[in-house]
Amino acid sequence: MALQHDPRQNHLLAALSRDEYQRLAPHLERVDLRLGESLAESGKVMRHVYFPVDCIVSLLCVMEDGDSTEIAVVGAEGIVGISLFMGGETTPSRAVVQSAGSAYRLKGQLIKDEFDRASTLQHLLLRYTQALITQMAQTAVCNRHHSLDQQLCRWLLLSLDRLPTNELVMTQELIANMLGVRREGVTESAGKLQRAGLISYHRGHISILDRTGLEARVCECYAVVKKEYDRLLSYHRTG
Amino acid sequence: MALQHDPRQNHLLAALSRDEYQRLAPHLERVDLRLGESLAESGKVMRHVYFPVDCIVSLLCVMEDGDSTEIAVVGAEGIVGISLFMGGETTPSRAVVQSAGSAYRLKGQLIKDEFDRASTLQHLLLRYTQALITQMAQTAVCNRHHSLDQQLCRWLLLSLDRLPTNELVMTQELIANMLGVRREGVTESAGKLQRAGLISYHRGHISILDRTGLEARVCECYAVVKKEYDRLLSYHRTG
DNA sequence: TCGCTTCCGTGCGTTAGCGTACACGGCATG
DNA sequence: CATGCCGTGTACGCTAACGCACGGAAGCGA
Repeated sequence: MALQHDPRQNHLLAALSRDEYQRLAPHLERVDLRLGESLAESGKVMRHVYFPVDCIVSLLCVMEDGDSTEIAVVGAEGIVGISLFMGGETTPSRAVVQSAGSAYRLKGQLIKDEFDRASTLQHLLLRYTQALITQMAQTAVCNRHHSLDQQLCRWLLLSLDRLPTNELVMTQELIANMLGVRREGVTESAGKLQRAGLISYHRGHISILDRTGLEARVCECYAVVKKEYDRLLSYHRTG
Repeated sequence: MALQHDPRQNHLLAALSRDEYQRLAPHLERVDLRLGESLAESGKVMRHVYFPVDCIVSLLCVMEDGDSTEIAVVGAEGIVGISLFMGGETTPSRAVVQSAGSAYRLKGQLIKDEFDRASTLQHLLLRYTQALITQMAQTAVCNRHHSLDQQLCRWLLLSLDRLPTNELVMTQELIANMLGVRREGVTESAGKLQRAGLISYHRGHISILDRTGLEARVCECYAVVKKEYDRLLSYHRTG
């Protein structure tokens, strides 16, 4: 059905008024994003912003030695490329597709123009950016204070919230890159979760069996972020 | 001399056009901020934004158990209270004075009004916010990957950049709270720096003796943040 | 001068996570 | 069917940082 390819599956686009949406709609270009694809490189000017509909994009900080850490994750609730409307044009971080799917993209100049009209979109984007800031801040805290077990639960839940299914295609190696830890560490923590019956996985496919169980093990960071997202992004579809 | 109390010691205010500055100037209220004073509490609506001139403000994430971690630091280059113009009104983090001094504050409604005029100030604030985001992201990475020794160097250098002198009034206990580590850990790391002749300290007073030496020991995170601040905030005084 | 608090030093056992190495089984590819 | 790679399991020593405990010394107030 047609709705499968509706840009308004993205929550930001869905919250626009009819007029504003109509202005943008002709310029929205659907793109299929493959796992591992890069949407933004450190220091490079992005040509588009991306509105995910059913994919997940990780924002990663990469260090000189190649090690990386995920600082935030973006799904249908958000947008990739905030530096375009924030005015900096580039960021020092990368944006990598963590879960394949599709998104709609818009040329950089168009989002800037719309943003500068001080439209509803501007307010939406700013509130979204503030939510993103909260996610980054909480990630910093979590990295400092919480165990790998807890961080894995947080990561699984954040991913799950942005996914239509209970299954994610993701090797332990990749999760380790996201969390900035060893692959073996993920194996151990994931093993605990599997033995506890909360998840099951096999060669790059993880199924969440007991979401409530994960929520019982996760640190407070997950709830803080979720609450703030709900608070800042609980707008109603207006158009 | 009068300049000592010039709001335009704050870089954001300094970058405004004459007109814009004149609009705000009558409403700028000078406040002296004491060490440890709180400018923002988690979840509470701020009544003012603050433009520091010679003080330093830490943005802290506080957890349920009371442990905290600094996620960013703000000096004369910035502003405290971005949630007011970003639209969220509140944040889950605290803002605490880390180094006493003065700031100018502006009622929340006034900054919102000026922001919504799509003025120069809007662009400045957005670029500043992006710089702040970079600092938070890099803090997350640093928490994950770098040693306490390196993080202490980073913290000292970030503070030093926002201070007129080479001396900071700060106990090791407080630094530990900022970094989210044990006090004893700070004692050890600071001891190394002192034995190496880079700093000297005594009962809550730290003097930086060899800034270059600190820069040689710090991790890349410091440079990444500094470079991004320079890039995003290198505007010229226009009015 | 006494006494108290604050700040810093140090030592010790514990632990989470690291680096490394290796083994095993699926799955794909030839 | 053989080969090879990829994803996962496991083990072992190592280190940074932790929690805790205590001691000393500097400063402050009475």
